[in-house]
Amino acid sequence: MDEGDRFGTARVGAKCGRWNPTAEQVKVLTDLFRSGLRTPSTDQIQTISSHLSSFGKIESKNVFYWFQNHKARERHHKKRRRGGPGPGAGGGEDHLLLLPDKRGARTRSLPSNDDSRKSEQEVMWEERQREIETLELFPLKSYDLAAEKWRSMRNECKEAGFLEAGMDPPLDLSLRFL
Amino acid sequence: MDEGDRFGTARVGAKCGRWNPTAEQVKVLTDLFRSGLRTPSTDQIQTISSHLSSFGKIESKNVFYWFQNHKARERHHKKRRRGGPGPGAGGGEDHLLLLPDKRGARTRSLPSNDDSRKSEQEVMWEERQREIETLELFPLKSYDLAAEKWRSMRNECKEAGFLEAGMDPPLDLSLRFL
DNA sequence: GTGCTATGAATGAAGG
DNA sequence: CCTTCATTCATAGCAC
Repeated sequence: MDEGDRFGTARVGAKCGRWNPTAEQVKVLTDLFRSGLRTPSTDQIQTISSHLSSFGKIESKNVFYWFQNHKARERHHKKRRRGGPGPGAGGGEDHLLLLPDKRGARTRSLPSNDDSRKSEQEVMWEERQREIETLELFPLKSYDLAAEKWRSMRNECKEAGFLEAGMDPPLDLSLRFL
Repeated sequence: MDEGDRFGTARVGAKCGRWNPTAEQVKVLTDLFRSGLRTPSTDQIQTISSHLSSFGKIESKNVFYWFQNHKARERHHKKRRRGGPGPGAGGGEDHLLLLPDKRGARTRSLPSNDDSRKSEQEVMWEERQREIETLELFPLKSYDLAAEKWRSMRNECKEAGFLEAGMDPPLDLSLRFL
């Protein structure tokens, strides 16, 4: 049951426990990211996950984490544009900037990666992509009352010094058991 | 090689700035959560925080955020579970995480379970934990008050449908102080 | 075998 | 409450 060899992506060590995205999955995700999609909503995550499942095992949370991480690292790397890790001395080999598929590039040469023609799923996906990109996000989050109630509670915490204060004034009540 | 974070209470990594709950703290909080506590009141937070301070450094806001995050994530995990239809790759076992504490019980797969980070202090806590768990979580003076509040709180939870049957194991800490 | 890098996963903290 | 950011842990993969 080699479910992962269909793409030559090598889910070599993808035993269980950690999602190992295939090259196709990474490509699509990266493409979406470059298209401007940074924080997909739950609905979008579902759609993306469903489509990517055609390329291999994947869960919604994987998509969620991928975007979270990618966005965070991208920003972090941009901020790190100077200084660097230091060991760059000698080798002119610097890491990557922007958002090249780090994983794909690192995966050797990908012997079978050179699909001149995209898979059917992939083509289908691109179409979907358009829709997703075009899709507008509707907050329509009107918790109204719930928010109000929460506000008051939160306010209590603030007044009590739980938040913002940094340190809670009423430290310990000598209630130590034992 | 910072083997010597002999601070005891906090585990590695918790340099500063961010609260790093100990295994015992997480245990208590998790138990409280499982017992039905969802959104503790201000005084509840204070009490819990005070008691948990015996295990290490902690602030009220930490407790506050912990419950908020835990609840939200619990919900999201359930929501996100519909990612992959389950390729049933060989075993077809889904790694559902629900509430996997990363701190103590993190040793899920750990081939060698090589817990070099486990200090002697931690072992001591585990023993203490027993006693503490047996004790009630609230001060004796608050018997009636805490009980009343908790009861009403639990009732709200039930109405909200959070105490869904089959979801939370039968654990009732409220009986500890009743 | 050891070390580093990239990255998936988790969670504390905060904003709205 | 819901969403998002920031920091950290743990692991896969490759280089030395």
